[in-house]
Amino acid sequence: MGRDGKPTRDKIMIESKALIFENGFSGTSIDQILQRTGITKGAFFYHFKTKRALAKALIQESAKEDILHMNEALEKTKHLQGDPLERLLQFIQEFIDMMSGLSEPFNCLYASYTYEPSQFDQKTLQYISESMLTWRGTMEQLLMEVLKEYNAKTEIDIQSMADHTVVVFEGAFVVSKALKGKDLTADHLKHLKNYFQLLFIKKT
Amino acid sequence: MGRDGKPTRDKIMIESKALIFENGFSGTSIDQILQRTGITKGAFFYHFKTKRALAKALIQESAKEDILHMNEALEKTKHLQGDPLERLLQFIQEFIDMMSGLSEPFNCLYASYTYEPSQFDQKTLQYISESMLTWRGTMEQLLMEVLKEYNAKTEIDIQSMADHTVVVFEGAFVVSKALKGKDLTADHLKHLKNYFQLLFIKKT
DNA sequence: TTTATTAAACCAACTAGTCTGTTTGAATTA
DNA sequence: TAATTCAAACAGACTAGTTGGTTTAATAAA
Repeated sequence: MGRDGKPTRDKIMIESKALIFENGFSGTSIDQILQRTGITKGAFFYHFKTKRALAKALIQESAKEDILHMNEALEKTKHLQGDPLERLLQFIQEFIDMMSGLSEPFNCLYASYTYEPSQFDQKTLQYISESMLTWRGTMEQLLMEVLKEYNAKTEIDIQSMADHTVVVFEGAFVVSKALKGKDLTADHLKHLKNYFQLLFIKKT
Repeated sequence: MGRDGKPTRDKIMIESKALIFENGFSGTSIDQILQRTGITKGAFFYHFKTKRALAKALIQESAKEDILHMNEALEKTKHLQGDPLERLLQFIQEFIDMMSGLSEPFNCLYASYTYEPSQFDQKTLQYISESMLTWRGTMEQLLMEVLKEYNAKTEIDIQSMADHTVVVFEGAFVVSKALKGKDLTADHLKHLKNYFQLLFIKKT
């Protein structure tokens, strides 16, 4: 057995993710990655067959972590199943806690890739849409549970309401980055939570 | 009077905007623009000194139109000043009407540029942040008027609530594009409108 | 006759990716 | 224990093509 390549591979992924956040994927050259990591071209192409393969590995990892976080929050709120609205609100609260206090805008590759789609394989882009659809499914379920015991004060479309969570996440990422301040995601998730809180009223 | 260059310049701007939406800015080459417009390199560099100058012109135009639309909606709802909440809701409704029925995702350059910031001059990026801050200012004013006659059911931060509108816009653009369906912005603006509607209650 | 446009050659810097070889270190053998 | 083996991990020069941008001279419209 030769030496351990994992630290190198990890370094490539961490630094290239940061570079993509600054320059976009097309705007990030392999030479830049080499400079930032201090490794050589041989090492890079040993770990990733092509630049696109790196892109795929990065988004795969991101999506995996994203859904993992989602499921963790889902698990953490399982004890609140008795009151489905309380559970929904606490589910959002988990992410408010997670995102609050971030000094820098959250590095979201979803939006980054989405705005230069031709640079990636279809499968790479699918990780993004699948991830969003998983969020949609989870939120739909949580909302359906709520609607068993609560009425909505306004007529709502469940799917669009489910998607609204991802919309708030992604929008907050974009605005945080554009304004170059700290991450605002927690603040905007609070508005989403408020919305849910105000919208539903217990059935009599 | 020499010959009129406006049609050429317009064609460059229209086609390059479409290309940036597909490939990102870095991913869009000048040769691609030439191919798509059918003009030559000489003509391109006659109108734009550099590729970055094109980027600047594009975002300048987008921002100008954006703020113009905002002010038009503001003007259209002036007759509702008597009831500031009614006005705020109608202000949002104007954009719901504007965005509903779009078959393709709305081509928003703000997010596109934001995710490869190193490719642009600071002034170019400033058009984006200034535009967002103009939105913030307008929304803050509308909300302040509302708070004179209404109480908020939940304690809210006006600035973050003002920003929330831009967040919903940008988030809806990202999700629409990522899911490759039709534009979902109108749907999500409806949620924003619902939120405002539910949040405020007339002072006694 | 000023302004806009074509056409094509040209450049230096940069691009992703390849190639050939060298180093590493745990397991195998002596 | 010390020498040997071997595949995984890495080094770095090299290539073929692309990039944004320039130049120049002829030409087409207002």
